[in-house]
Amino acid sequence: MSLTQIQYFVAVAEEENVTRAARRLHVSQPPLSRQLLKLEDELGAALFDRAAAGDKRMQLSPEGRTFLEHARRILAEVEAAEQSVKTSGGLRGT
Amino acid sequence: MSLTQIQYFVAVAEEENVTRAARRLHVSQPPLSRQLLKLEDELGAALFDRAAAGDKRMQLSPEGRTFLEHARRILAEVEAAEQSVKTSGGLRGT
DNA sequence: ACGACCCAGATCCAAAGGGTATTGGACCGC
DNA sequence: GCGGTCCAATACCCTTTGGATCTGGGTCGT
Repeated sequence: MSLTQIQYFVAVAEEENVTRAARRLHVSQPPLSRQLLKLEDELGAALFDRAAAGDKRMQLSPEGRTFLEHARRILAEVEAAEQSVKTSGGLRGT
Repeated sequence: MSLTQIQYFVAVAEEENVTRAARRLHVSQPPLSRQLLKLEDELGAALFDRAAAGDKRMQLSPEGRTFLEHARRILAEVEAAEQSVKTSGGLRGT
């Protein structure tokens, strides 16, 4: 699992559409699709409900919904970590 | 910034020694050293106090100490995310 | 002075990650 | 039923990243 995968996942979860999420992330659709599958594989669970025939939306599965909450927390924490260092360290140098 | 870098950083911070941390992580010392430098570069701050001439320990800088707390939270959250999915999804398969 | 220890740099190679092109399935208008 | 459209997944290639080995510079203990 990587931070990139987590970001990708969140974007797709929010857009409910891989292609749109890809645009938002400035990557192309296939890599995004692949990372999603890889993440699901690593976790051993389907994060999306693709089988929803007739509906094109990438809807979150129950596991997906659970994971989404954690994913957001992780990304928030990462950002906090960056900020904390940049704030404390950024004051001194030129 | 990647989860790997964060793990590496935590290990080195705990061991106060790159070589030992490398052994613990089952990687060799140079890659570990590089990732550390890269992380510091990305964050724009020194996480360790290498300048402490005469002292071989990789001691955390003030920024390093701050970052360490966040780093641990991130890793914990990642593990929680994995567990949550595996627990809920792991019941069905084989 | 020599050996032990430690971090960082250089170099090489394998693996990962992204891009384009394409396929396959589902829906829609005709 | 047949093309057109939309979407995700696959195939294939290529660049980039990340790890391993080897080397160098520096400090300490003997």
